[in-house]
Amino acid sequence: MRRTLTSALPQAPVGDEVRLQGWVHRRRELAKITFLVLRDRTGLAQVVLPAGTELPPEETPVEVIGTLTTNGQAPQGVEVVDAKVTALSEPADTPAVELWRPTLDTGLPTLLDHAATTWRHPVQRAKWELAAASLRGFRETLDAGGFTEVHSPKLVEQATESGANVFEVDYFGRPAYLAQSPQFYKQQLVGVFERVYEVGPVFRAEPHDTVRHLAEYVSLDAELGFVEDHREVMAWLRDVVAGMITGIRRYAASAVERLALELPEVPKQIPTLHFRDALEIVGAPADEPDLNPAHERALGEWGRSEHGSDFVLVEGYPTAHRAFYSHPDPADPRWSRSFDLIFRGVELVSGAQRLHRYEDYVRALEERGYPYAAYASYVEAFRRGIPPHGGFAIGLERWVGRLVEAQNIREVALFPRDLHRLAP
RNA sequence: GGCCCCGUAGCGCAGUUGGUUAGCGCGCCGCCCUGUCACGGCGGAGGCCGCGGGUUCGAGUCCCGUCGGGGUCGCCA
Repeated sequence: MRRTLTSALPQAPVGDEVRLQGWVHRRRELAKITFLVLRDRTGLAQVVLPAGTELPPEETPVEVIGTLTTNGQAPQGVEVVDAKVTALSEPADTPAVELWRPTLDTGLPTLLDHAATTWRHPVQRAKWELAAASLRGFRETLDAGGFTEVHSPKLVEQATESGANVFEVDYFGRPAYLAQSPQFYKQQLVGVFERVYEVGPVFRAEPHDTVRHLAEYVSLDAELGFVEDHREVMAWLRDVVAGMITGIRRYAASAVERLALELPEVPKQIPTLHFRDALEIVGAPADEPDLNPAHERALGEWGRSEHGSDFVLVEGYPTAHRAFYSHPDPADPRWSRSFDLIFRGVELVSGAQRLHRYEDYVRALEERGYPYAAYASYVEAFRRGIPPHGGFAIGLERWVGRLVEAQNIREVALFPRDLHRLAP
């Protein structure tokens, strides 16, 4: 007999026998009647049983076979009666938190310590459903744009940008590092596929104990060749973010509803500021090398109030303070053809047009005092014909974190890794 | 890592200027309750007050140290 999902019950033929599978969400035992609320991946269903029916405890996986009926007193108008409940595992231990409550009133440490259970809460689970739907939207947008999905190594010989913030591992007796970015590989693969993207973990050993940093997070990377300038990359970024929202609307409508979310609109043209003007707007000194979190929050408010946008693009960061592969502005090389996307006051994306000429790389490494030998295999790829190109990287957990306006990024990471947490 | 705040039952919290048997709500267990839907009622179990030291006749409360957690700043996605 075929399984029926709880979400399909209201449309199923009344009077038919149905077979449900899920978890015991809640038991309610009254004098003359017992209710079982069953939870599966799509929702909840009410099962009606005679008083005194022994039911396994909450969170035990069960199978229910019974008859579908309509009843005005049932939560969705339908319920399952004359039911037989079979436990599919041994009785579950009492969870640390009360999962059947409409909202989970639990501190972050408890939430994280019991992640495998707390994610079962429908509202909690909705957050990752947003992430999954965003990933589909990301992939669909880039697939339609002729991009090829790639996967680059996570065990690497050389740290990408600097040696300080990488995790060192033992690689058959010699030192290796966990990749902090697929940057070098996606650029080299532009030479193969023209347009590539990657979804994968990146690792940062920086001791950044903040609400928006993780030691491991999911990076959504894209890189494309034959671009005129960084503006062309920014246009792609705009479409990708819009595609992620579309993905959420299309594939996670129920999660949006459970979270009572207001999804942001992505303007056709995201408000864009040059770095110099951004400094002026936030009242920072003109020689400030970068935007700090308070500046980003201020720019977020500026976007909202001046343009009604949750998104603000800042371009033209000082070349000296961006990664060495960033392309300088040919008109004034003090500024770079780089950009950040600020979403609701937090930096969500970094991107740029990259250098693509071998000689430019040699000079950039020299200027910064980086040893050529350490970057040789990457830099020499540029002697074999890499077109003008650029790309960007989106932090998945930051994206979801701002979407649901989480206080702490750890609330939206399935099993967050930070300075202190390596388990669960 | 610097600075600020917090560690009391499974979860969320209260605990007065230090005062003797450490409370509340929910959960859990038992009994009861004619359809619940965050069901309701009665009863019960459950705490070395994070850990170590100190001050004191007396410490959950004050002091020092330590471990854990939260926030913030630097930096990043």
